[in-house]
Amino acid sequence: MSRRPKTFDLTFLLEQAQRRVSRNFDLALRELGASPEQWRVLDRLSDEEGRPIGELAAELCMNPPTMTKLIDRMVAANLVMRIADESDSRRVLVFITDIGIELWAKLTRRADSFNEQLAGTLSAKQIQHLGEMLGYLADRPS
Amino acid sequence: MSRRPKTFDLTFLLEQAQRRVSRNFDLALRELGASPEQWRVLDRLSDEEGRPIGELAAELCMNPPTMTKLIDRMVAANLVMRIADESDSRRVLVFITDIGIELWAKLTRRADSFNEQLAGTLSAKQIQHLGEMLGYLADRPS
DNA sequence: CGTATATCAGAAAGACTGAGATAC
DNA sequence: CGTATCTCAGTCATTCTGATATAC
Repeated sequence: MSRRPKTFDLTFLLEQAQRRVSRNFDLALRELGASPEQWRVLDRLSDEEGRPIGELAAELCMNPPTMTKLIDRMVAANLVMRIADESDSRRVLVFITDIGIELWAKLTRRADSFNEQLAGTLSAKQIQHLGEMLGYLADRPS
Repeated sequence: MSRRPKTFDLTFLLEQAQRRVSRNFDLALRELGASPEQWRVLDRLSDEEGRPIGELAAELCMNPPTMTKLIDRMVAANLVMRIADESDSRRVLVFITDIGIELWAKLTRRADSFNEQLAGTLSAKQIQHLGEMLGYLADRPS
């Protein structure tokens, strides 16, 4: 009847919060035609400099093959393009296109307003602490 | 060259923390033969009472068809079983099996130790605040 | 030669939609 | 009849592993 007295289940809280938040975030961005992952990539490329696949993968915590597939779809949608790195031909640099820039601007406005709404009634100090602790969890080697 | 001055990107922090934590959590549980989702289901059924699919789906924030498939695999692995609800034949109650109980016990020990290690050097008060804020974010309607 | 980078091939779990079956 | 519960069918994006091609 009663649940076991359990260790504080931080993993579950994190999963649930992310699941519920991202469900709505997905919807907000999907209306504009992109997934959260695509927006993350566009955001990193928005300074119009090229970046290698591996770097993008590491930043977004994906394996290279996963990033390759994501970039495949974004190339097909004309959001980014691949250009071989002249200084190291093993590398392929990914650049944002004009269409990608346009979409990125729209997505960013939507994402910003989502974040503002999400932070909602949390105080600035709470948000700062939350950010610090999430960053701490993300950086744990474990 | 410089990144845009952006709204505090809580969504991104949440995604990244969850991504990096869950990657390791996956590995920890996968060694024992279950996914995090399977453990969540087993944990909810561990009092050996039956629960309808819809309730499990709502608690874990999944659509019913997704939960049906998850339960399918768990039935195939003899971890749970389906029994029609006598009082409402639309419902199918899911019960944990003896094998499920055994696996749940192992998974729980592993998950608990993972959570303890994850909490790491955070103070009890920090963990409490983190839990409260994550719960708050999860409960936002938005 | 060994390492690094990206891609390919394939398998699996997950997520979503829309439609259907059954029971209230 | 309308609603609720679950399942089915099908599609798609994501993830992982292991192998391959190419370049350093």
